[in-house]
Amino acid sequence: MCWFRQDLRIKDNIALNTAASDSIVLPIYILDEINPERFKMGQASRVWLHYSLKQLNKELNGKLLFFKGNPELILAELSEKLNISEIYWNRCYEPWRIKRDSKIKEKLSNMGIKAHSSNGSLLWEPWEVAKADGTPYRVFTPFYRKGCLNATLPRKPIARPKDLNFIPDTDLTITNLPTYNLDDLNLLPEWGWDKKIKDNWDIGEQAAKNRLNSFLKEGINGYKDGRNFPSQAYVSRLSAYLHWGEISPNTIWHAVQGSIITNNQNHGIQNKNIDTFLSEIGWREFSHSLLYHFPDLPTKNLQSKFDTFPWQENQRDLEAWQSGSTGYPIVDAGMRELWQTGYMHNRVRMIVGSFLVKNLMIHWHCGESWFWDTLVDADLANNSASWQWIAGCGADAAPYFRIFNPITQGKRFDPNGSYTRQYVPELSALPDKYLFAPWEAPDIILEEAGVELGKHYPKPICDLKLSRERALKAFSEIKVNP
DNA sequence: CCTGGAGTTGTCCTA
DNA sequence: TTAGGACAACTCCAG
Repeated sequence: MCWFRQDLRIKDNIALNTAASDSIVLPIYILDEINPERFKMGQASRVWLHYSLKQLNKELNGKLLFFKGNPELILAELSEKLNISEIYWNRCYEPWRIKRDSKIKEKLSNMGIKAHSSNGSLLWEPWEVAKADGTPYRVFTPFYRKGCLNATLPRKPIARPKDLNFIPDTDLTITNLPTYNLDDLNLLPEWGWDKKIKDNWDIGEQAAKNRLNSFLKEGINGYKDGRNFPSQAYVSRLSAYLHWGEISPNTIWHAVQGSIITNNQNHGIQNKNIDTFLSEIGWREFSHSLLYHFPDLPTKNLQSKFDTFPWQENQRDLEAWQSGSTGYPIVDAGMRELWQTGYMHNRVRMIVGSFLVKNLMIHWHCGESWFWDTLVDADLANNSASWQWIAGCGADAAPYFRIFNPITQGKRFDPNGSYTRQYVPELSALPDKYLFAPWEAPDIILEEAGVELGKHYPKPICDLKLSRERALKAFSEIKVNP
């Protein structure tokens, strides 16, 4: 039996490969809505998962079996009734899954069934990367350079199984388990808002491969600088595929390494692009390592002095942020991109994150849970580590005095305003000069652009200078009184 | 064991 | 107009 989880692919899938080389395979997926507790899948994730499973099932000739419930019971029942002696899966690293899976392993072992788990989603196992004294790294650069790059090279991807033969005609009626088809899992929402996500993304293993190929052709050449400009296509957009395991980090790593140029006059620049991109994959590893070693990362400040930080509870401000109506165009553009596509460009994630946590002084938990629900790449490790980073309470975090100015950031990183105008079309006729601070535009300019502030587009929700000073003051106080 | 430099992503003020 | 320094505190690590 091969239990698919967050490895929804055929290629470079260690569990599937080992299972297939040993025997005929029964591929299954279990929707577990019992064990995650506080971190049940978000809505956008469910949509992505639905289509990803659909593609995977196609690749498996429609042989994928779907179940819903507690995996411990389902796996035990299946193995017993179908006479299965070996179960294969690739590891997941969220604390609740580690807990669940080791319990499952123990139970299966008591039943005389062998469970084989492999690493299918990280380049380095979190427990293998440690400082000389055995404790985990808390700073990215030494983690990545010394702990990862200097330790071992990432495993090379393996080909799809040569022979993939399935257990024929599985008769599930001899089990006590209700059977489902994909639609019965009810991953899609009641009304059709998921169409936006479907229209914006090709989902599945082949789509992941295509995305990587076009990134290698177009994005990586110019990644280092281009990655900062949300209107340009330099970022890889591989995050969701990686999260669901439609592509492995090993495949990406070696494909990117393989594109290193040695005999071109631009090779210096190009190799910087490659290093910068690979270090982003390194950040993914760092986040997973942090979550592994600090399982409270999603809920507790890594730096406990932040426990007394005076976060503001303000539902109105939070809703303005969520709905993209803060009155700061670059912030609103980002939040609307997220709502419309299930994705937000990395540069803009930092801007909206800083705005929520520092200008509005709203708890990073609120940002974290909104992203968790709306991002197609929602990932517990990346999401919590990154929110803690922007809030300043995390590992190797942004210094407290680093407060992004949404006007400056807009002008610098969306200089011709095309990103902002795409998602905030009511401001599209406003000249560049005022696009990021429409309230500064003279009345005549606003009128010509057809904008009445407070009617077509909100007035700014807070004062940048005052809110900045308020945040700096709050941060300086927790510094003195830890 | 101690010391000192360096560390993803910024902004603001002053000279 | 622009460059440089200030804005903490702490971890990591080379020497």
